[in-house]
Amino acid sequence: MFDKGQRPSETMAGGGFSLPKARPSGPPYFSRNQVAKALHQVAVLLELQGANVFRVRSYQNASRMLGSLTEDLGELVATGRLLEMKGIGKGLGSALTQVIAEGRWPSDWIELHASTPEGMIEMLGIPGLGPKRIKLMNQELGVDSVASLKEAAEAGKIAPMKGFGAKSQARMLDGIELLARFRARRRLDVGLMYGEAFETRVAQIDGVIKAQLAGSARRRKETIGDLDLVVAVEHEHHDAVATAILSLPGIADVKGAGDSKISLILDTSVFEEGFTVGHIDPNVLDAIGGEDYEQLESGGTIDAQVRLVTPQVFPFTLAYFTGSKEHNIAMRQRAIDRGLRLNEFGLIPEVKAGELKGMAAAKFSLDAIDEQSIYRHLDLEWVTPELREDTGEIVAAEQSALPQLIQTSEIKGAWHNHTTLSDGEASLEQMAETARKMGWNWLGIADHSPTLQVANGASAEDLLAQGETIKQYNATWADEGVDFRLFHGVESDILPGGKLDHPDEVLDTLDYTVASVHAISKWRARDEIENTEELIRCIDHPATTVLGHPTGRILQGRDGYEVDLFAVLEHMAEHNDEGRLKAVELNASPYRLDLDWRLCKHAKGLGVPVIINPDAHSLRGLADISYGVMAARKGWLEANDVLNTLTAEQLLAMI
DNA sequence: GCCGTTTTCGGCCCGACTGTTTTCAGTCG
Repeated sequence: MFDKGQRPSETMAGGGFSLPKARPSGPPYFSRNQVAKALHQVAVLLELQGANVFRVRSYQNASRMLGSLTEDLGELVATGRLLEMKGIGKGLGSALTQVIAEGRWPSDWIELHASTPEGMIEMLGIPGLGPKRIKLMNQELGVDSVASLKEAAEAGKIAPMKGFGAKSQARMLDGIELLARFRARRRLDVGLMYGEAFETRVAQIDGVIKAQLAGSARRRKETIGDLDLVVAVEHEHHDAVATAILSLPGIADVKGAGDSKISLILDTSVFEEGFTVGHIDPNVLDAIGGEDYEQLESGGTIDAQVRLVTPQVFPFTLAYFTGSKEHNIAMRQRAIDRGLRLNEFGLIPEVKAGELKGMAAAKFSLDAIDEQSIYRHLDLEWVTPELREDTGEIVAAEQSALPQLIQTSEIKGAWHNHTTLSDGEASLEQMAETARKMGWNWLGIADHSPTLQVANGASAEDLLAQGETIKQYNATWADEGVDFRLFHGVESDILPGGKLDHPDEVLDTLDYTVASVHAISKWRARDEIENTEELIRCIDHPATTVLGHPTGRILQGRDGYEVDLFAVLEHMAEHNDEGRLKAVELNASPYRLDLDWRLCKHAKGLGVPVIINPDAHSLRGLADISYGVMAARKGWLEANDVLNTLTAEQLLAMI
């Protein structure tokens, strides 16, 4: 359900577990990104040191708060407003002031980093293993990495330890295997495929009133730890339904089955129609394990928890197991403020519940026929699951100020797509036809530029010829009164100095240019400052219209390069203010989902338009737009914030 | 480490499951 073991590198751009160097330019000495990441790292390290859990939470809260902040850090410190913020007290206040205004990390943070082996952080990703036992094994056995844990477990050294046993030892080896294969998490597209297949099978069981996917899949997180399925069933059918679930196809193993919860491992036989991963862009495939990936995936598994509850309790259980943890904490606090107790069984007046716990107390619960009723009881509008991350949605729900999130049906087209001219599988004509069938009114073609030889980057001549073809189609459609047009662009590599990969006179013939980083290893070898400056130089190029997949991350594959996207977006905002269109891409490929949803809200706040692009390399790839819409919704984006909702005429007027 | 109209200490969201115990700690969600 919630998100355990997620390394900071998966949520933020940039690599290792270390404290970055201060910018030489003066305060603020670190970007918001860097400070938020450092706070998160300190929280993880404190956990491994066995620190008070509430102290750990303070750091985590501060990290999350700063990470979702839109104000300038330097100003926040200079005006003293940092110290007024909820969650920033004396300790963190002075530490952060020193960091931001003086460019010095607190010595205890440095010490924490120095004294904790990186392998111990990696070990947190092993399911069933937490900070306490990692610390203990480190002290008793000197285990300081996943590799040395594996060695110790295989040698049978874990089981004899106090509090451990043969089962723990075996589970650790299983966990290491899982971590090695999928870094213990699965991409959203894979998770949803499993989740929806399983949900369908469970819903068909006699006696099941309703079965609904909860957890991070329902919240549309970019990666999913495990699946949560909440099932409504009358009490008298409980046992029969539980038995029927356990005999469904697709269950590789049963990890546990209590009264209210069944823990399962699903494999690909849950899919009635079999399982394929479909087309994968070669450079993406390279990052996620190359040719072995498909085989790995077809032999893959995913953990699932099933909760069986009565229909009266169902909305509470659904809400509870949808999370996020942070959203639930805030909701519970809100309940407490109203003399209520909120849990997975109900919303219970404290005076009636008294000493009673769990289901015994739940019989006094306020009624809720659905999630909407629960939120209403707490004087809130219903919050759509994507927004439940405690990044301001509760305040917005209280003030009836929740965004009208963009929907897939509002999408009229997308700009970044490939054809056989570079490394696409489909022709221009096929792509256009499929886009029309999807109900789109326009489609942009942006094939690769010459420098990207592995993607068969097209020469200037070929690109210009493609432009002529596109003009002819547009003229024909206009004559025939067809409400569809093609836009002609290019996906240009960003070359050293922020230069683009075609001469200006070629770029001038195009409707737009998507500028993207592809020489990823070079960019990852540089630091945040250099990369940020390079991107800003590229954005200043008059031809650059869209910044493509801004961090270059491949989910479950590789981290992006380090970059201060806040600064980049702020720079883009200045251009837009002066009437030059500079849009940021939300790459909709489920392997990327880059721009990260956490930054969408920031782009929106700055007035930088977002364009959701499937980066389609095949006809099927166009459908990836739906994952982009999920991420956009998670990032608070409305139709107005996204270029895809414009008509072709409106878009033409902007470029 | 944060917070406060029960305030400067003693709380901090809370229940279930697992594996290890013989009353509970760790982990998860």
